[in-house]
Amino acid sequence: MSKKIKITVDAVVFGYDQESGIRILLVKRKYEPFKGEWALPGGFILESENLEDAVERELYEETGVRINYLEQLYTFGKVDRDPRSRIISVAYFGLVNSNHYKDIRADTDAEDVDWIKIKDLPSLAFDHKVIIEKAVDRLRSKVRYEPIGFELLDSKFPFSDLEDLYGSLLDKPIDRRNFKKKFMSFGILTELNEFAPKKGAGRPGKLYQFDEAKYKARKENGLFFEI
Amino acid sequence: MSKKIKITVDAVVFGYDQESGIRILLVKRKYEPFKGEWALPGGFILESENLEDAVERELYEETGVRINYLEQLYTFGKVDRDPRSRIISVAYFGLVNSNHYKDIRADTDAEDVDWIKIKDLPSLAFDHKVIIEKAVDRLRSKVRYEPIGFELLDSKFPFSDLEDLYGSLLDKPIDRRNFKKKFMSFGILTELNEFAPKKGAGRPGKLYQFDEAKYKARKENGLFFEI
DNA sequence: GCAAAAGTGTTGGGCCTACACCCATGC
DNA sequence: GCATGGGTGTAGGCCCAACACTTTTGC
Repeated sequence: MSKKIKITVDAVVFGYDQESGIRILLVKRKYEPFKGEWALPGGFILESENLEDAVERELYEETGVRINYLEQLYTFGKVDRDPRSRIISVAYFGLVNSNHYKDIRADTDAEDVDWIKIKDLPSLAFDHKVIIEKAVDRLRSKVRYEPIGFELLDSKFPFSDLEDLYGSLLDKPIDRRNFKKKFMSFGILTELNEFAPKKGAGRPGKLYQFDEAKYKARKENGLFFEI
Repeated sequence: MSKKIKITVDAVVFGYDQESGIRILLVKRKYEPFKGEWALPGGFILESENLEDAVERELYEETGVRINYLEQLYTFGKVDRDPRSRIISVAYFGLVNSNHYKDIRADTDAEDVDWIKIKDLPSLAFDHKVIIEKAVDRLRSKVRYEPIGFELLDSKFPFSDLEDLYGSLLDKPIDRRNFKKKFMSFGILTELNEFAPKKGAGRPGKLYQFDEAKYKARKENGLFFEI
């Protein structure tokens, strides 16, 4: 029987900004095991709590972040993945607009909290490196067949932000004309009559907005989103 | 803390044959709760047992089936999914050649075991209906971008078996010429100089074999399998 | 010889890729 | 006026979908 087996949840939360690219929200552990090492936010689930609620609670407790997109990633259950005892972790994968959490501060349970570039990960507690690798794979593939990238951007964004995001996610240069043609052909973006705030030189870009209602409607009718 | 939370594994095992199409391996429960109802094979995991080992063990104990393809599907953890207590289930998704288990017999833990057509599912214990729906979705989409269908067929098969399988999985008629052209273009099938045993009228078909080594090699070189 | 299943090529259209110049703004 | 970033169209090739007749076998 599974009496002594415990369950945790862990969250791989992605953020994005132009300068740093894709980053992950990590906490520095305050307690043993792996005290002082970076780890994914997460923790034990309560007996009367759904898995998603546990993730959202732990995430908020440890980092102050409220997530806008969350999906289950994978369950990690190797016998020896935690030195304390048999602990199985249900990992989740989340997206937030990291501009809302620029100056993130450690809460009581963690020694430190920060956004860390995925190109630049430190060594991590437990099997969290493996979890992150899986999450990155998932993000990279999912973003190609579902329009989830918007969760990482402001709700109104210039088209170039989307280009940059996809370029950095897919890790290869994008043909701006083809990309725009294709993306617009899905008919899920609304072109606004507003312009991006000017930052330095260059022509200001028009702002766009993701229209989720339209996306859902087209999906019903067999739209294939694919980049 | 998660002291009182228990963990089970469940297996959605798919089989296939020409007459019945896609079927799932189910057991009729011998004990409460849901005594006498059909359910997925599965059960509690042992403290020193990896998740996959638990699935394989439970599956063998309850049905005598040894799986050849197994992957994790999803973890179901709604607070009230089990009337006994808080039980979280890690569901797996498996494929076997059901010809090897034509006359399957109930073992000690189950009242009955059988292959049930997915078009014809009875009511099921727990949230197993939801689990199966998720597994079916996964099978249908996965078979389009990874060559896993062979696990359901004999190791040597006439091309028409593959056609029929894909037709039944994707639930739409297949253009035989285009399908064959495309599939052969991946270069992962070996054409043998043997012919299928004759069953009734009709010209006997050549036998083919999946060449996993070739598949892996081509995958390294960026082969995109996609049907 | 007829019914059943296997084997086999070509063509047209649509989509994707490749590619370069002009425009609006800040300094 | 120059540097920076935004906006935009076309042509060629490739891939995919559509489509039907012949061959081999059992009865």
